Amino acid sequence: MAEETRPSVAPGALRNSRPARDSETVARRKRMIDSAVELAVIGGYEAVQMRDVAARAEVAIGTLYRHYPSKDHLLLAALAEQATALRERLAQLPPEGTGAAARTTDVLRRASRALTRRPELTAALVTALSSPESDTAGSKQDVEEVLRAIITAAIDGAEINDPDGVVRTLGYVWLAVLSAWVSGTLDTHQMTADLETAAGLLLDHPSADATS
Amino acid sequence: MAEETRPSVAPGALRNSRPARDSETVARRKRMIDSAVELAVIGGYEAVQMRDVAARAEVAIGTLYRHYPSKDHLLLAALAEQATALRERLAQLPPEGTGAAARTTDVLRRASRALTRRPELTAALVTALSSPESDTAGSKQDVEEVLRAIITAAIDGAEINDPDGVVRTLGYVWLAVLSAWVSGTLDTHQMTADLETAAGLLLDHPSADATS
DNA sequence: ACCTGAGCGAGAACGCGTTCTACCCCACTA
DNA sequence: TAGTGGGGTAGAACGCGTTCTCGCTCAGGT
Repeated sequence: MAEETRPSVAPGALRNSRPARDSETVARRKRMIDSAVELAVIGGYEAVQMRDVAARAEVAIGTLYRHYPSKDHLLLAALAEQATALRERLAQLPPEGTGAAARTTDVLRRASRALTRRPELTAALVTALSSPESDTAGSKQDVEEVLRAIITAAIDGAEINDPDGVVRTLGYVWLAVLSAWVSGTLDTHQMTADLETAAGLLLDHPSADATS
Repeated sequence: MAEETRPSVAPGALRNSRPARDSETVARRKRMIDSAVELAVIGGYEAVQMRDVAARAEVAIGTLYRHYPSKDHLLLAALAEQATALRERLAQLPPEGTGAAARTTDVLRRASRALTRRPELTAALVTALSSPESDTAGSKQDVEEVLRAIITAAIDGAEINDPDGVVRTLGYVWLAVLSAWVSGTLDTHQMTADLETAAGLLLDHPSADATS
């Protein structure tokens, strides 16, 4: 009876069964993230509207919410993806420079350049990161860990006291500076300058004064 | 302060008007801020609903928006008030401790205690602080300056290179740590611990290694 | 005395995140 | 074979920040 009126959807591919179903979901999730990113690249956080994401990903809005229970979860998932990609990209090129401070500064500079290359996207993702919903705490920690991993990789090998404290502190500064940049209190140059100041203060001391 | 006591609207126009009009607006603004704070103390950011604030302050919602063009502006105004009060309160008691690191740690500890005493309120205000609307940049910088002033007062007199960089960096860490606390990634103890770690790293180095 | 316009009150309207309703499809199982 | 349940779709509905409409009241300029 209700058999009629199903003109579109699933035409040829008579793929049978489970794997088809599964890979279909995987593809759907990818489409949702990709759609969110595409919208964010253009218009930032506010341009990522859940109805639009759903439409662009060709899913129902209920489906979108089934996979990502809020806009922030969705963007945080996108952010995790981007952050991981960034880390891998940075790990590609050599750390460039001798000494923990120099290497860290270099890495942070490269990272900042990458982030500011698509300002609206970064703004959207950082906005999601600073949203206060406590049920996103896990995703946030994941992202923070990636940032710390990036810093750790730069520092690695240097001999300093409490490297963990330094990394954690730099991670905080990075986050704060990013969010200040997003909210317009800092411009790109100030952002990297403050970040490098912090890196210098935290990494230059142990040996001697760097009077340059 | 000021002889208010004008609970109803006083339609008789007994008052010779101009100052009455002015002090009436001042009182109204105070009521709006106070109402926002009262609601925030109980239920945090989401309990501060603009309709409720307006009702509690006994103003129309249009009036509320005339004075504070968004919820975040309103809460930022409240935050500026609270932060200033906190700074004055801290300035009251002596810095307590010898050495920049010790004094700073002490001040930050006291500040954190004050902030965590009314967790919902602080969470609401910090949430407003991390909201990304660029037209609140000014208010945010004001607040950040107060935080830096608190740190500066603690450090003051110590002999370190680039005290401004240290203060700025510590300010960033403070913000990041607060916002992590609000979002539930850090508990109160971790928050103060990380803050003190940063203070130690930034202030203990120049003389010697502090192996305790 | 008459405009005028800023400030306010009351409340409807709008936009977008989120939730809910109703129904369908398909792989699996008793 | 009939039933069951998880995952989908389409779209209405709800909540709250924000904006808009409309009418009122005064203080100040003419």
